[in-house]
Parts: sequence; structure tokens; C-alpha cells
Amino acid sequence: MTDRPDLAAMISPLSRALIDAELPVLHEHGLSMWAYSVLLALDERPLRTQAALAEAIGADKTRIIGYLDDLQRKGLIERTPDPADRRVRVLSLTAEGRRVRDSAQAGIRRKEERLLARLSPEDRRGFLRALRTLAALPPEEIAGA
Amino acid sequence: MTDRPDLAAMISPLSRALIDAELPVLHEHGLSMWAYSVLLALDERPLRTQAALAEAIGADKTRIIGYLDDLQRKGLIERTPDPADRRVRVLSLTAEGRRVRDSAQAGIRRKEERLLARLSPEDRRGFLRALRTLAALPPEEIAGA
DNA sequence: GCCTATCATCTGCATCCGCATATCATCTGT
DNA sequence: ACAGATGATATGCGGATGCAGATGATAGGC
Repeated sequence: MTDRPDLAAMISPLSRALIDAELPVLHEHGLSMWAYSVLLALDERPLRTQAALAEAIGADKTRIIGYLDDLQRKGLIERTPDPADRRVRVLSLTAEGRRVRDSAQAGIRRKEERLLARLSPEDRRGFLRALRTLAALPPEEIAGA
Repeated sequence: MTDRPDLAAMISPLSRALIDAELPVLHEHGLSMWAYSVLLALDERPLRTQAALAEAIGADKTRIIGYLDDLQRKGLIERTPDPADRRVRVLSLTAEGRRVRDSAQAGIRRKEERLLARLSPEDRRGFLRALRTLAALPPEEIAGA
């Protein structure tokens, strides 16, 4: 029952392989991993501050600035000064940003579907459900137990 | 059906959180992640060359040397010159190496069990089976499709 | 015996990362 | 009005990483 390879020993190389597989897809769309993460996070809901964005995608708030500059320069996001608090730059996706996000994500999905096709329907279902559950946990909960 | 977060977007942060959670456990045993990987790999089967080891655990063959030096200095592994080919250093775990590996792994398992306890039995089963399947794939297979 | 390939090792380079610090603008509570 | 907190930004440090040589020892094919 408990005889299994370490979780991390299976997950980490898998994560690395996934990223290696998907990075070329993103590059075709002119995106880095961080840039793609930003587009994904902003699509779910607009964020009011850059610090909140960094927090949401697990990025360093100082390192993320360059990526935001890039995305803004390419017209994929907007940084609007918040009239209610002029320190804050409200972040939002442009129509073009949404388009690029959708087309990049479609490419990613195609790759991932071909991977998931190797699993039995039950395993696939359990895998995805478990992954959602675990990915939703705050890191402290994982560290704590 | 296909409406789900990107695999990589769930797996990568999870992998990161797992590592953050487990690193302190390894450090209690005086091990780094790479060192622990080495112990795990050598326990499964002794490897004849260091290049093969590096390949097996996805490490850089030049960067791994320092970790091997450390492990050898601590008496956890042995690097024996191969009489049949004196260029080669045959790698093996010492009894102490096995002991440290076991006790570190027990700590890791405890943490991981507490995490897996959050899953339903079916999801847990599917998750682990899927993980084994996917982790067994060579990276090229993941990249290729 | 000689040429080429292989193994372990060292070194240097460019990159990325998390983190800490500092600056400037601006907001908020008193 | 003033002090302290907060947001965006720039910068530098230390560590880790992938990668590309270069070297010395040794094997193996011819």
C-alpha cells in the first residue's frame, strides 16, 4: 500500500518534462512561461495590483515587472493607473491578449490531451480530480502536512 | 470535458510546494535534493558510470560531481575504480548510505501520506497510478506528444 | 603502435531565481 | 499637516543551472 516511489520524485521530473514540452509552443506565440502565467491569471479575473498578481502566480514582485513591460509593449495587457489610488496600476487583458492566450492555450491543450490519452479513463479522471484538489491547497498546507 | 486548468499550471506549483515541504526533511538528514536523488537511484540498482547516473536522475554530469564527492566523504556511497575499465568509477551505496536513505525516505513518506489523505481512495488510486504511468515515460515521449 | 572515442573532472559563461534593500509617489489614520 | 504604511520600480548579491570547452587517463578498432 505504501510501497510507491516518492511523490516528488515522480512529479518533479514530470513537471520539468511538461515544461520542456510546452515551452516551444509558447515561444511560437512569443510568450515566456511567466508571461503565459500572467495571461492565465488575468483572464480569470482582473487584478488590481501587481503585487497581487505576483502572489497569485508565485512570482517575485520585482522580477515580474520586466515581463509586464514586455506584455504591455506587445499590446497584450494594459496597466491603467487606478483613479481611486494613483499608486496602483490596474491590470487587464486586451482583446489581443485574450486572443494570444486562447491560441497558446489551445496548443498546450493539444499536447496535454495526447499525454492524457495514455491513461485509462478512470485513472485520468482520478488524476485530474486529485490534481485539482492538491493544486488548490495553499503551499503552507502542503508544507505543514 | 476538456475544460480544465492546464496540467503544467497545476503540476508545476505543486511540484514546487512539495519540494519546499520536503527539503527541510532532507536537510535534517544532511542531504540536498540531488544527493537524495543519487541515493534513490543507486538503491534501485548500482550504476556503472557517473554519466549514466546523471542521465538517470536528469542531472548535469559535470554538476553532479560535487554532490558525489560529498556523499563519498560522508561515507554514504563508494566510487570504486572498475578493474575492467579503469576510466570508470563504479557507484554503490554503503550500508550507512542505505540507512540514511531509508530514514530520509521515511520522513518524506510521512509528509506525503498526510497530503494524500486529503484525497478520496479512488482519486488517490487513480492519481498514483497515473503518476507512475506518466513518470515512466521518457521525456522525449512527453515532448513529442 | 596510432587515431579516435569515452569517462571523469574542472572551469568559465550566461541565465534565472529568490531575497533584501532603497527610492519615489501616494494613501491613510490621527 | 505629519508619520507610517503601501505600491511600483531599480539594483545588487548569492546560489543554482544548463552548456560548452579543455584536459588527462584509458579503451578499442585498425
